[in-house]
Amino acid sequence: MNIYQETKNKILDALYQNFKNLNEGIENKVTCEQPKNKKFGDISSNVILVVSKILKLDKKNISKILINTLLKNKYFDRAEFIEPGFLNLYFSNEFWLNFLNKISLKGDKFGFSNLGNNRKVNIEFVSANPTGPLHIGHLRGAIFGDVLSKLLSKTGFIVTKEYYVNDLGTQVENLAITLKHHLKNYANSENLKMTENMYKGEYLKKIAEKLIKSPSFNINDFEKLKEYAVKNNLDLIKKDLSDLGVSFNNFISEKKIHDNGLMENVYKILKKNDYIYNGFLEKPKGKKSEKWKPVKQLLFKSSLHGDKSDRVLKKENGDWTYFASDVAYHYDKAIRGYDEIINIWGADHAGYIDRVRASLLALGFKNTLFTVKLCQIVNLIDKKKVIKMSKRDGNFVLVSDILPKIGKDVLRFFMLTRKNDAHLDFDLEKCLNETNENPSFYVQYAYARISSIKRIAEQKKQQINIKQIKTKSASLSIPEIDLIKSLSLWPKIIESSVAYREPHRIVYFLIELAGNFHSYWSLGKSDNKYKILAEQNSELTHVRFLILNIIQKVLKNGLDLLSVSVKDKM
RNA sequence: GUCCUCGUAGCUCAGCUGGAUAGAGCAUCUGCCUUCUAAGCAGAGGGUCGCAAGUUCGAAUCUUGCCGAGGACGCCA
Repeated sequence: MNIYQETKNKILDALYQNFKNLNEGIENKVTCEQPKNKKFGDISSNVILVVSKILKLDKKNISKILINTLLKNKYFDRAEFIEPGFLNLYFSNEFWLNFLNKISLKGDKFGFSNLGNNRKVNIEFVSANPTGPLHIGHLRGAIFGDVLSKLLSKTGFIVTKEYYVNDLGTQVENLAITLKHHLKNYANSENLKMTENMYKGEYLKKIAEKLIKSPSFNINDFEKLKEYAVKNNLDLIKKDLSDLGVSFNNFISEKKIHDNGLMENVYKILKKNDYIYNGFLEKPKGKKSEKWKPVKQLLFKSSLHGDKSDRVLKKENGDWTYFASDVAYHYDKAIRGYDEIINIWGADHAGYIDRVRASLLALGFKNTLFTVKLCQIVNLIDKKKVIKMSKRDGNFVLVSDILPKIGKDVLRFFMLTRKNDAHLDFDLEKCLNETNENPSFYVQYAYARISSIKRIAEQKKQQINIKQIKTKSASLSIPEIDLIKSLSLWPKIIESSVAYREPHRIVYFLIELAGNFHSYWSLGKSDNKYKILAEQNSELTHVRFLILNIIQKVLKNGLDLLSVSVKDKM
């Protein structure tokens, strides 16, 4: 269905028919694109430039031979050679009508091909610490990961969505300490002050309140308190996720990974593969590190696989480091047999990529693709000022604060209007007050307008025949061809979104497609010739409905990928 | 100090991994609702793509060096 790829294949065929000694790399060098400027045809290729360079032949000769072969295909109306070596191709109306029939037959599958070939992908995202509800710092990764997962699973990948729960270590200790503090206050009707290491935030008071009512509760069972705190915070997070429309297949517990002895397994393998030694690290640069003193410690040779330095596996007190834990977790993922492991991290974890990749290589998973997508920070802007969030004061804007005000659709759409690794300014005012500025409405409006014209046609009892059309008799004018051309990009957009793991491309395409439709719609306002319901000409109406129907489907399928709803009336 | 990301219109950002005259929204200005939804459309102005070299038929895109913004460089998670 990708006419750009198909045309490229035709060009390559024509080359192989006519020329010899073309080297292997040619398939990667020849491009086939829809040119920005219409005067360069429907499809433009750099083929002549590429071939003339390889064969050292005259460009005009090559183009003559090539054009001669290509024009034997009835779908090409004409082909032109233009300096410095482009081949511009023009399709016939018959081609476009035929293409229209084909994509119409594809229905909802149009654009979605089996790119993944059943490759198994594990995609881990959010993984916010279970110390409180989600705040807007988690928002972007959550939505990005969810949409990327959906995109991959719709294109032939077998996707597992995973959340890693850090339910081990000092933060969980502190969580339980905080809980105990609240419990004591309740029991003694006191109001003791919190200490520095405790978690601020009212939600922990509520959790304590709930716990005190439960019959089996024992304030001195610290392990139980930890468990209880983690579980309840995780419930808060799960509620936020479900309100956002984000779901997971697995919640993997760090504690369980340790309890199951995976850490020891990993240690043995690394030791056996000679990646472990006791040694000293250099003093870290840049930061004030007065506390630093050289200590002999258990190190992993991550520098053998591209990391800048070796990394510590065990703390001075004998506990495994967070990194060691992560190695075990990635080992756990890898032995589950994924072809690819995707992690979605905040940009502040960029320095982490090399060491985790190194650990997978050291553990022997050379064929497991390891991909990290970084999400840059979201700046929350209110009244033209960036709102600073501070962990110490427990001063966070929560997902549950803004979601009811803005709505899931607008929020999800907006979070994907930026490339994942670019900063994103999230302006509350704009999302709240000037909702019509929001592009999600623009796309939904296009959908609603098409629904509207369908309703009217029904009322008028005009046949909305969206079946096949005869390619010989039907006519097309330029605005209609332009719409079909827009649609022809859809498979390409999905392919590149998948290839680069960049769902924002879908969003930009939808906005563009909606825009092209809106233009077309408005054409009929000023010129009766372009009224969609052409009363005198049922065949023309037929073609138009065929096009609009596909546009509507693509808009719906695109918004579906984002889990944004469509409306028949707005 | 080292490393990573970014720098495109007044503002917020795309730019199909090297293609032809660099695009969109917002803001400013001008038109368009007795006619299929004006949450819309058409048009105007607005640019040394941070700066400078290099690579080549061709650079916003690749390389190097500066300048500027953010982040990372712990036995924290």
